[in-house]
Amino acid sequence: MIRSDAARNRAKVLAAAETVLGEQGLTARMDEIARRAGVGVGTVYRHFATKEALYAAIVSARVDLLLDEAARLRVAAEPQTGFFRFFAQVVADAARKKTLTDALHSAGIDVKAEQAGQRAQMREALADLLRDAQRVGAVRPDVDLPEILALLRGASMAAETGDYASPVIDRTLAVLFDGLRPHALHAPPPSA
Amino acid sequence: MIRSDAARNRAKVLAAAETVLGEQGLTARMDEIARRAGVGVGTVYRHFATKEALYAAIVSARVDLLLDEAARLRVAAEPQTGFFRFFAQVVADAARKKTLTDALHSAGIDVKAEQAGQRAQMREALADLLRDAQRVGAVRPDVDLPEILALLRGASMAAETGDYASPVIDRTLAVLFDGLRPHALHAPPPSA
Amino acid sequence: MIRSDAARNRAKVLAAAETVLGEQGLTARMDEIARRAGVGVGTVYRHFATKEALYAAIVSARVDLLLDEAARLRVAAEPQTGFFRFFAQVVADAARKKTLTDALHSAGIDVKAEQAGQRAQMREALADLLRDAQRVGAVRPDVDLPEILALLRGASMAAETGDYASPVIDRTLAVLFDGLRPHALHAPPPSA
Amino acid sequence: MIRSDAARNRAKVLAAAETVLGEQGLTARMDEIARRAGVGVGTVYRHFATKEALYAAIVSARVDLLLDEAARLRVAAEPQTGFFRFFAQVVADAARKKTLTDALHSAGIDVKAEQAGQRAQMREALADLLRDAQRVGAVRPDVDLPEILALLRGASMAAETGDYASPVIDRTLAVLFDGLRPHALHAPPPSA
DNA sequence: TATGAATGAGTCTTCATTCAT
DNA sequence: TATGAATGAAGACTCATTCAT
Repeated sequence: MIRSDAARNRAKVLAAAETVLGEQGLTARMDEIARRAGVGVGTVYRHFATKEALYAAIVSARVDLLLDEAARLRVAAEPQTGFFRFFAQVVADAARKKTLTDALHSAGIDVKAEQAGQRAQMREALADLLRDAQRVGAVRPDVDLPEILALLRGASMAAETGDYASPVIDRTLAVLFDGLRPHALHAPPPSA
Repeated sequence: MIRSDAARNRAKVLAAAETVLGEQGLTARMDEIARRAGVGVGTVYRHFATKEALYAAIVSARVDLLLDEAARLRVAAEPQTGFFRFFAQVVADAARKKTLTDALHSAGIDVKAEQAGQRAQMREALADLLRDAQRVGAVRPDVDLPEILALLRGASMAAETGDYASPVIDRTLAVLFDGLRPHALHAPPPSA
Repeated sequence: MIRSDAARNRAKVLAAAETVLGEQGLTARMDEIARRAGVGVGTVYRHFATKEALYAAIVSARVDLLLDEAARLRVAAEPQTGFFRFFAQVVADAARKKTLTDALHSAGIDVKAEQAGQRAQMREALADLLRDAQRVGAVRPDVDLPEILALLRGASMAAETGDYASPVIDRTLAVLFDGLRPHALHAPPPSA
Repeated sequence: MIRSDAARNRAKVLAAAETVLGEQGLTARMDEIARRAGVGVGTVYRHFATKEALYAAIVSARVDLLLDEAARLRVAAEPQTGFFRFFAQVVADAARKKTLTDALHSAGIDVKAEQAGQRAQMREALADLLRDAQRVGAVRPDVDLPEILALLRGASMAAETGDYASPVIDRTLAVLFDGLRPHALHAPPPSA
């Protein structure tokens, strides 16, 4: 077996792991992942030194995809919509993949160097899209990155762990986005 | 400490479990919980037949507290504020206790009868507060319970698993609440 | 509570233990025995220092009863029938009580002093009955105590652990007893 | 020792378990069995999912051997002796292996499908040998399978749990066999 | 390089026994 | 003296990881 076979195996394992983790959560066994990938456990370990590394790789791959998407949107989309489309994208991805992004965190798995880098990149990408949107008045000027991150994490986690129908997610995001838009009167409701 | 202190022991175990689970997540060991409670493992098992049952009891107790709070607010608070105050309360509780409410779900722990009942009660309490708030125009009329639940879950999970400073949580909720309030310029404006 | 109450409790525990052991075997729990006796575990331990001691007491009581019966038969019954009636009695008792006499042995429970004494008494009683029967020609003269003990143990254990209908036990004993009776031709069967 | 030696490991475990169970009874620990087999506990569990399954496998293997022997005797031995030789064989095996056949039963371990099948085969094999022996007049015609089974079980259990010298077992079986042979003076003589 | 059998530390859970009330 | 809550050692079983083939 030559290099390309090895790469193919790596991909199979990654895909199987993503599926199995989505189904069974963090407790999924390495044997099961190997079985689904159609390889032996040994092969899983050849590509990912530990279970934790396998998880990290999955998350990392996903984040890379999202970062690409963010870069693409910044160029291709209007500043008014880029931010919102990216936000929705992340949530949709969470709902689809159910990769337990934060379960990793809650399970006490340490964020390693690479992840820290990605985390920073993600913040930056989001900050860029947010700044663009605020510049053109699509997002109220008084919100800052921390709130955005909290909202994005919350929405993603809910989508990931819940079992919401697509329209519910849409309506939920609609509310969220409305909260982010600028309008005349905030704190005190109209008729109060 | 015997006989009449059995109840005290149960409480000690419950408290220790809440703490330990908050710190170490679902993987916390029963021995550790026992040690922190200052009792033997056997005592933990005398009160909670199973690790799962212990988790369930923690969640159950917390939900009961929240349900009480909901009932109290419905009577004591203005319809304009009751809903929002309850929402904030739940999130604050999640941030403080970190009891992994949803981690239970993601770990595949089945929701038992009692929990199903509580779940229904929680929906009802929230529906009541929401209806009150919508009646007096404090919440836009076009949002429904499913979205509310999704937003509440998302916000709670973020607060639970994240490490946000109090002001960040406040600002995040402010955005969320703004999204829930009625104002002139919503996606499809009323008169359009 | 005065002495007689204590005695009553001891009897209740003994009876309950006999029942529970018959139903659940050696693995029966002390709590269950206490529950059936209508007392607390502590009371069981007041009368029997260990689980083993409780077992020993049950066996001991039974053996005492059998020894009484042996003595009675030696006086009241004909020498021809005394031995056989006693043998049948022991087996019937085993079938009825299912007290796991030998399971104790197989579980590695040591035979203590008292038991050793009873064992000796049982051997002696059986030897007496056997001698009487052999003297009057009811039992073939070439069998000795060891074989008798082996046969008795085997028959008792089968009765104890099996689920034989009464007629099966009768027919089984009939065969056994025929083997013990003297007749003209032994080893080589008639038509051989 | 891998891959092709997996079968060898299974055999080692089986052998060790037979020994250890013979020595320590049902309470023997899985760790001890593993240690004696020279493998890790995990290996024991790889081959036998459960302690119970391990017991079942031991018993099953032994019964298979006995069934082979029964088949062999039916062909190779005279009808007069086949039945008796098989009976003696079973008892000797019990005395040698001390595998606690019936202790399993008394421990409340359920007889599974496979075992039920073997049980039926054993009955059949015994019935065949008995019928042969009765046809040629080597066994009295008025005994039936249930009695035979009870006698065989009793003798095996006594041999298994007791500590009888070989001559005692021989003399015990001699008595038993005499009881099974036809002779003039049985309880109700034919012509009475 | 791939395989999967082997390993054994780690964990939940049970239950005989103790002891404060 | 009776009670039953508390104890914690013991044991069955799991599963991430290793390594001989």
